[in-house]
Amino acid sequence: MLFVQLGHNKFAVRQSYSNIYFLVKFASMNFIVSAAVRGIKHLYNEEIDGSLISLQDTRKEFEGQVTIVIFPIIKVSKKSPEQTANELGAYLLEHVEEVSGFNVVKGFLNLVIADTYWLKLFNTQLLHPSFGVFEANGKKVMVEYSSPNTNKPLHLGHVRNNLLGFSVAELLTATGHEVIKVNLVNDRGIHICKSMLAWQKWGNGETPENTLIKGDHLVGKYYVVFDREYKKQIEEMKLEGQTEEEAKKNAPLIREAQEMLQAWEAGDPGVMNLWKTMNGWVYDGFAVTYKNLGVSFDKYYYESNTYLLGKDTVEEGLEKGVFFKKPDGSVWIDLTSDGLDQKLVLRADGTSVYITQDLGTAQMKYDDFGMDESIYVVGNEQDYHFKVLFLILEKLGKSWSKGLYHLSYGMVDLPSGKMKSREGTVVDADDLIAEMVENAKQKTELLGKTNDFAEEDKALLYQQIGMGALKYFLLKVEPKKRLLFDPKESIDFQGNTGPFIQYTYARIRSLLTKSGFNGYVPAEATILPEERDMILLLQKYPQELSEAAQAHSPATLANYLYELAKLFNKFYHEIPAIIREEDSVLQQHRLNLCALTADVLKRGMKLLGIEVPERM
RNA sequence: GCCUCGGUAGCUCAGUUGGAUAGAGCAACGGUUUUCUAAACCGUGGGUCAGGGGUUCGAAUCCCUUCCGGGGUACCA
Repeated sequence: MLFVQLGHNKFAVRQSYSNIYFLVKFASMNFIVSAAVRGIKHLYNEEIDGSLISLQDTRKEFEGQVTIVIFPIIKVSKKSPEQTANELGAYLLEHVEEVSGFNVVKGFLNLVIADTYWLKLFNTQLLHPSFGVFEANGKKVMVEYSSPNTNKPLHLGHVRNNLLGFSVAELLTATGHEVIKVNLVNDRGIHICKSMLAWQKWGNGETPENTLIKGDHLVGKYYVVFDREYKKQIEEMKLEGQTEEEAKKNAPLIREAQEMLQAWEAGDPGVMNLWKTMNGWVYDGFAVTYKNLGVSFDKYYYESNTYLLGKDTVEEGLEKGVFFKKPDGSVWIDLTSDGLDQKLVLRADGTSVYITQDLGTAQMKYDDFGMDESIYVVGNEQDYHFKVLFLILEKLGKSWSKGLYHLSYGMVDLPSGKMKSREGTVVDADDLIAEMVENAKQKTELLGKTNDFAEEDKALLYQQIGMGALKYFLLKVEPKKRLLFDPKESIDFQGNTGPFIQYTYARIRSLLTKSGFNGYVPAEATILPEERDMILLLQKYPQELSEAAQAHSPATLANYLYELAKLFNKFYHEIPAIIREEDSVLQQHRLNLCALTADVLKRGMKLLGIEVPERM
């Protein structure tokens, strides 16, 4: 091949996790920065730092691809922005081979980079197998997500959690981290006992087998039964003259549930058996939902094994003087100097509270894996809890505490407000999945896209499209924002959606097949502006990936993929039919471009947990 | 009360390490198919970036303040 590796624009992204933003963002434009620095030296006899050269994409209404913002430089040039821009532009045009023109708009120097540069970049770097592939960076990261309670089925809020956690894990893996996905199952406690007790009393021996009800839903049904019967008792007791508070505390049902919890803690064989049986039903149910969601875990922790942890940590804290004991024997930490409150870490009777367990569990997880970073994917209602947890671990002198991160995400709300299990205003995960797949089916059949598909291929396609729509819908929104879901309006399949990107991919695959594309072969063609725009956007993939991973934000990547698909569709529409192209070099080049777009879309969507179909 | 996160077009959202005239999709209206998949493409209309003040050459972006909304401030998890 004729092409020579361009030595000056290796991807900084791949070489290090650089926090020098402009280097990462415009990695292939480093030569412009260094040339500009030389230009300033030549023109104004001043040595400046490269960080003063602020690059951005040229706005599409102007000619050029890269823009230097001149304002920061005028302090050095001591001339007007326009004059400085013109002088620097002239210098770059003369001294930098790739710069083929420039124009100045106010304080902005727009540089036209020669098409030959973009083509070389495309042929040598973007088509290279290492494009967008990060080398292992030796960092180990744990991502804890999902963490369900075993007393009811998953709802839409859990779906957001699962998709977020899985995607963040994928992003980190793709950017060179070793990732451990962990599910900490909340499998014990009073809420589980409520379901167990209700089933014992009113279950009539119902099982998933004899009712054909999915296990988690069956257990959830008895959780609701408990609540209903409990409320009845409260009402009766209030009629007998007790206050609401007294009734809630004294109702026979809640007492029984508490006794059952004590029996569980004492290891009562009957209770343990029931617990194991019903949890088993729930796990079978969850397995189905997880499979549909496409999420997986490397390690499960069970709270039934970890709920007693943390007492050692409390002892350690007392010895170190980080905690203190009140006269009643309860143990506290005073965080008022950090702007927080006093926080209880151990009850007077020596039993644990939530944070006690979490202290112990954090230590255990670190002892097990020795990870550099540990991400907790948990809703934003626990922001305060994690702030306190991390601060305590820091005060205890845990070296690993600085690697702890709470990936906080907003609730999924309905138009009517918050989802509430007890009021039946939850969007059930399994129902929603089924509905999405059904919608995909109807939409696809309406368009007549699958008339010649085999039955099993149809089912797979509807699953891919339905889940693609759902996953993209949830992941395209910045995690920390709360998200509105209106059950009356079905999730779209057009515009900024998963199916739009899937469609774009399938369309490219069809084109490649029909035109007999046989793999990347660098081709030296003359490129059109539409193609240059595509190269410009494709080139950003590694940096987008890196940013999304660092920000723990699949939304960043989702929006990039949408932009790419949109630009491709425009390109596809405007360019003459590639199949009929008679110039074989040009055809090869355009097929390269299409194939790389498909490749990036597929790889990117995979990191969102979304599959792309070959046909749709 | 205090802490915290939000507020961008009718709706759902991008854009926030300060850069040019704030962008998409949906919805509305109009157009594009003898050419590689019309789940597409092109166009029209739509904005006090919650309000006010400040910092600066430049603010949706940073600071202060007010308003609105979510969450937290449990010996629940």
